[in-house]
Amino acid sequence: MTSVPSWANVDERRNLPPALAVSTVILGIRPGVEGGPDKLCLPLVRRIRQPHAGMWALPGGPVDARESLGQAAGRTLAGTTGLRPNYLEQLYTFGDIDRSPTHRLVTIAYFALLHVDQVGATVQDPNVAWFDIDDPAIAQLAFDHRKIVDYALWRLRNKTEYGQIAHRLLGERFTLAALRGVYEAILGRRLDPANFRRTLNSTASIEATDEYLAGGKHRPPRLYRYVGHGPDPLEVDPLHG
Amino acid sequence: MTSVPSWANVDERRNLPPALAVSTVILGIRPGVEGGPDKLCLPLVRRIRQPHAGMWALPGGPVDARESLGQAAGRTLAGTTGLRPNYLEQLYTFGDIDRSPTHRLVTIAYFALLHVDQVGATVQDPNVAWFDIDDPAIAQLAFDHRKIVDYALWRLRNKTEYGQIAHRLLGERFTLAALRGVYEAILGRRLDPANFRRTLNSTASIEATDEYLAGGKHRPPRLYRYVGHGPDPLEVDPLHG
DNA sequence: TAAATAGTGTCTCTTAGACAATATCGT
DNA sequence: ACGATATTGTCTAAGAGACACTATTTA
Repeated sequence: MTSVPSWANVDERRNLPPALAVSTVILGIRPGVEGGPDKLCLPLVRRIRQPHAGMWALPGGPVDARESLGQAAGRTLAGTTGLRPNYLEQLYTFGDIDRSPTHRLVTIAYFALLHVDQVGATVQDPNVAWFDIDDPAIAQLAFDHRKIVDYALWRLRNKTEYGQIAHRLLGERFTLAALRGVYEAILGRRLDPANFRRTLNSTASIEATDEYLAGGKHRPPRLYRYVGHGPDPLEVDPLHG
Repeated sequence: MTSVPSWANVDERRNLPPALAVSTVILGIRPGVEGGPDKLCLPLVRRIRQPHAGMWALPGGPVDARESLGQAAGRTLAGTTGLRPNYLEQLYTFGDIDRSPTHRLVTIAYFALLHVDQVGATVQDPNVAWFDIDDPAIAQLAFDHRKIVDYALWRLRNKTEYGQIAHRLLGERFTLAALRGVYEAILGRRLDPANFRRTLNSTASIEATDEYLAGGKHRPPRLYRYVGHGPDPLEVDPLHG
């Protein structure tokens, strides 16, 4: 290795075909402390190579010739973080010429959601860490990854009205209060418990169970379950259709 | 050239990195005949090379190393059809392993809208033609392009509620009846003229002008103009942001 | 029984849609 | 005047949100 890496030669770089990679924004929900609101959070990996060595970045990697794009996203995020999301959706493809200082890089961004019980359960590695979505430490990320994160959040907020998203951040069974907490974390504002309940009851994709959650300090809430519809075409892959 | 092309060798193919291309679904509106409803239509190009030679396909081509993805979409659609859309938006990236029978092909699909006066005005070329969206002749297209068209239509239908789309299919000034025709063509159903008018008047992105459209057989309708908001983040590129 | 959350009832306001009625052009 | 479309008015039903109220548990 020389002190001037070969990729610094712009002329050479321009003759290479674009490299193809995937990156994934993995979002989970973290219960609020002391009655505070729940928080959206995500795992990031620290880059150990140039460019942007030392900076936090989205998990990802190159697309192998024998795997689909969604498989590449799932493989690379599992390889770096050890996580197994239950939801994966293609977000957008970023291909501006100068988004990497070293080479022409086209990145297909994905968007994953994790159940609460997986949040924080990443591999033991100092180069993998969780951040709250509003943590100032991640105001800057490698490449244009901050833009990708912001776009994922925008998509998440604009999709909640369709339902089908918030419960992917919870487990199989959940209380309406927990579900409301998820919506509040996503939308960033308080929701009226009464109206929230009525709205979801009319949704028909949420179903009451016979069970109640005991152990709280107060009246035990009923547990609900999600019964899904089909997803929107192409919006969900490859775990679904 | 041999009778067995080199790309038929699967082992060889698997060692190649994915090829990167763009394809664009270009949609326009065609006035209905005899008082019938307006129709959505699109230009297609006939493939002159393998694979799928002779089949109709979306305009597109490979991504050059020195252009952005949106620029590649604009360049390739202009090169094949001669059209200049006023709206271009990234749709989705298709990368299934077997979507091309000959090689691993990753295609970033774009979605463009044309003003009415450009509909039908393509280059003189027997390998370029316009089709109504419900024309049975395009039930089958090359590659997975039919799936891409269907996805573009789905996006268009689910976006009309945001406004800002239908008038990109018309010119600068338009009557409310023309705009209603566009919505009816997209949604595939009749809309009440009175309610449509009221809804748009409250939208504030549609503004009445002082002009009226003369020359009709009946009472001349007022002309309106679109006054845009900012687009949603990343949903619009590269002509905008 | 007090505190806290679960859950219900009711009211208002906005909006989508059905549909009647009026306005204004060309012929 | 007539036909056709433009434009306005009115009514109803459904949904979102504010908010008072009741229910049921633990401490």
